[in-house]
Amino acid sequence: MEKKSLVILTGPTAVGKTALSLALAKQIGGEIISADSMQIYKYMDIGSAKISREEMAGVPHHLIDVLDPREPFNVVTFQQMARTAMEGIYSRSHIPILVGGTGFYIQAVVRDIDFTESEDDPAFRTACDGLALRDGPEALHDKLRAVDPVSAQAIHPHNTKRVIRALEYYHLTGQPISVHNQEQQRKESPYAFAYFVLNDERERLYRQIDRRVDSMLAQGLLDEVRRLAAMGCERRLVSMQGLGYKELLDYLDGTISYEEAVYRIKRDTRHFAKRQITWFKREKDVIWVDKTDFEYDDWQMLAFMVQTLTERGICA
RNA sequence: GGCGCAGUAGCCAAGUGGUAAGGCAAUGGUCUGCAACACCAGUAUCCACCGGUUCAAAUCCGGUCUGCGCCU
Repeated sequence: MEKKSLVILTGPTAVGKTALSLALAKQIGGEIISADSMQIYKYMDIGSAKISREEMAGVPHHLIDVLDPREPFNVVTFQQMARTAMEGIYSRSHIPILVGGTGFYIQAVVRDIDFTESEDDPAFRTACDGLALRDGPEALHDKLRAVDPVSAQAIHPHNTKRVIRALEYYHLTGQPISVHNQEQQRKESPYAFAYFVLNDERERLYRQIDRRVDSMLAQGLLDEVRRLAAMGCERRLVSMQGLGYKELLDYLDGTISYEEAVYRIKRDTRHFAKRQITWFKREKDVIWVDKTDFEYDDWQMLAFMVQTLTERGICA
């Protein structure tokens, strides 16, 4: 069976993905699937830099504004929702364009990673957490070493979150997660894809981030957070771990000053952008689209992308 | 002009004779069910400058420059 087409447009936060994705979608008859862990949530518009209905300009968008902020969200649900959306798009003979900055989510669909064993066990996790708290993260790591030395080797003892997942996987399946991961790594992508990573000069990107945070604040991000808090959104929620939300929640709690909150949002967003770039550097088969190489002209970038897609037979 | 205090990495900062703590930033990296999460690794042959004392000085002495405060 012939591989289905898939276009990916990603890059660090604030680099300008949204604008370019619209032009690309119009050009190739595509529909956009958001690969963004925050834009999936309703009522989180300003802080997630969500595209508005008007801005969509008739281009179909999926996985935006579909969950309540109090609902959990993770790669697995993202993957399922993305698959469903893609089926619909293919049935309309359109091309899906994955747009967003969450590299892990993109990887999950491009490489079609199998997450199965979906029954999670909250009690087990709580027990692990308790152990880490009481006896230290090393103690938990020791438990992992006993059942899955390969994973123990790969995961730093302090990274309790990952240690717990590895432990949980073993607890649920009786198999080390390292074995499962290795199997997944061997898999070939079921798609004929083009993975574009939009990037810019570091300094320029950072300046853009600072500017965008200021503009979010000016647009009323604080009120948005107040409304969410009034709805009962607490820090522990996945949604409230988003940049801009957690800091402002701390400010509203009186934990930190407004000035400090703003400083942290900017700083942590820059850190985030850096991590995103590190992630994409590691991904295979990535096509870098450096804004400096295209004189910051969206049309030139667009032309380059369309040409690449036709060369690869991904679009006509 | 006089007196006093200060001058350590991009920033904050410890060290007051024995061969440069720490934090932040910057940089690089990890990531296969919370990923805008969680986590890791480096980063001053040198302590404003010049000279002196000493086996040994960022640390003591003298001078110069700069900043701050007080006095005239």
